[in-house]
Amino acid sequence: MAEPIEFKRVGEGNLRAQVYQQVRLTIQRGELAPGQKLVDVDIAAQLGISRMPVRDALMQLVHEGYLVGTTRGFTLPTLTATDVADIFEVRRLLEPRAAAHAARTLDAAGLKTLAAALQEAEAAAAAGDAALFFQANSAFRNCWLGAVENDRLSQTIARFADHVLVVRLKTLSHQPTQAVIVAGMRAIYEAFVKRDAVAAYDRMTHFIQNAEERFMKLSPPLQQFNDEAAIIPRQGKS
Amino acid sequence: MAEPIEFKRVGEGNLRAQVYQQVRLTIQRGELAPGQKLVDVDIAAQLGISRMPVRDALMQLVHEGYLVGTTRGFTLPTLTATDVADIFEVRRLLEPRAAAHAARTLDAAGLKTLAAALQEAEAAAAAGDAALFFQANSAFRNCWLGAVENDRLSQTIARFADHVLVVRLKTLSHQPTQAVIVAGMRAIYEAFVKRDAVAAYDRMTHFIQNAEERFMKLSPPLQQFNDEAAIIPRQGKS
DNA sequence: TAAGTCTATAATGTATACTGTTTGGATTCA
DNA sequence: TGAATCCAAACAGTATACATTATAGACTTA
Repeated sequence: MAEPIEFKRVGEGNLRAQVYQQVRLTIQRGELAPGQKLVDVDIAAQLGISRMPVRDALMQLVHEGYLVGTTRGFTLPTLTATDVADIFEVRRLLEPRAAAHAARTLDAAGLKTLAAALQEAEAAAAAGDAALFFQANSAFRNCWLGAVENDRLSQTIARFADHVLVVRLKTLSHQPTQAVIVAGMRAIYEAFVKRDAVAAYDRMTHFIQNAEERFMKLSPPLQQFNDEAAIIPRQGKS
Repeated sequence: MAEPIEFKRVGEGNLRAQVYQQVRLTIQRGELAPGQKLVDVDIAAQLGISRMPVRDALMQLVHEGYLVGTTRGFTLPTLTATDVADIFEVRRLLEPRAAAHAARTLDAAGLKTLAAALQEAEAAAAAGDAALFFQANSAFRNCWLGAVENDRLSQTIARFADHVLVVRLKTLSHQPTQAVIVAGMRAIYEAFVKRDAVAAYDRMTHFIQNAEERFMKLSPPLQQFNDEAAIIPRQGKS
């Protein structure tokens, strides 16, 4: 439970935005241990700035569901099986439609990026490199989401996908699951290439269902989590 | 452009939460003029507290899309026709499903509240009282949304519904539109009473489509808005 | 030895002060 | 009289200091 995490400043925007970006990337990359505490004053000291911008950034992440604020530091939320099911339900409703949009709007450059991400995912699955697989997966999703012209739709999806991603770190390390996911990605990619919105919709539906089933099948380890770190989240229903 | 808005403290939680609630309610009730500036130090002075909790609350509202932060105070966002279309698309995807959930989970007390809100809406429509109609409309939605057990789903819906509500203030004052909306509410209510999830799904789909069509039909006034107050929103894509 | 209480500490919540930037108005010059 | 530049005020961003609260650990008592 030491603090191996190193934050560094990225020169863009005001301090709050910089810290926000850094911490969010850290979370998305799965570099945060489940029980790890994020304390504003510590991060501030590390970055050589004051508490306030850090605090603002952390609170923004709380509002967006990436963190929970306890009275004793900010930590990753501990999602219950119900939480994950809820998130998957929303994703089931939104992502197929978004994929259909992307099938129409993706350009050649986007398809190329997707192909690269897909290859990377396949290579990672073959090599058993969970971290790389994880990263390729995110890159793939971010790419097609970027082509969706309805920003509110794509941002909502990105947020919820990120939330489960934190918990799915373990699931995504599972070799058979990786194979299923890669197959799903390829199917979706091919629908994109053909600019077939209907196929994209259907395959994305399938993909999400598969992902959820796979997750639920491997869920018992999740329960341990909840027992071991039963933090009462303070985030108001806001 | 005077400041007729009076904020008062509500005794619950920390200061930030109190301010947040107050300001959000003010927005939801449509008590905020489109060009109105919300300045943290002013509100703080009015409440007899310091800037920081107010600032936190306002920034949270910015993150949630209720406000935009300019370099010169916080104001209501000016939604374009595209923005509204985007929001309606997300609502079309989410609300029917949520209504189906509510049809199963609404209890007697909830149905009673819905009936009251419906009656109020009908009375307001008959009397031509736009403010009351507005309020009854919100009460109706908040009630059935409260019965949805998937909190992320219901909160996402509430947020997006609130966003368009700000712009729809004018639309909702339109008598024929009020009649259409009341009819839709009654149809949905009856599906709830019968605990018919399928009917609730279908009627909600219809309801949203109607609302969107009505809005778009009366949209020209919206364009004026954009011309007159073309504030470049500073909110990062966060 | 175990349980309960109390205290010390760590971390958030709040307040105030200062800085930097932007905008709007006023003044001056052409 | 109009346009351009400069100055002042307003407001967000940041920093630092103080208050509050909850938890963990220790100590006391049964």
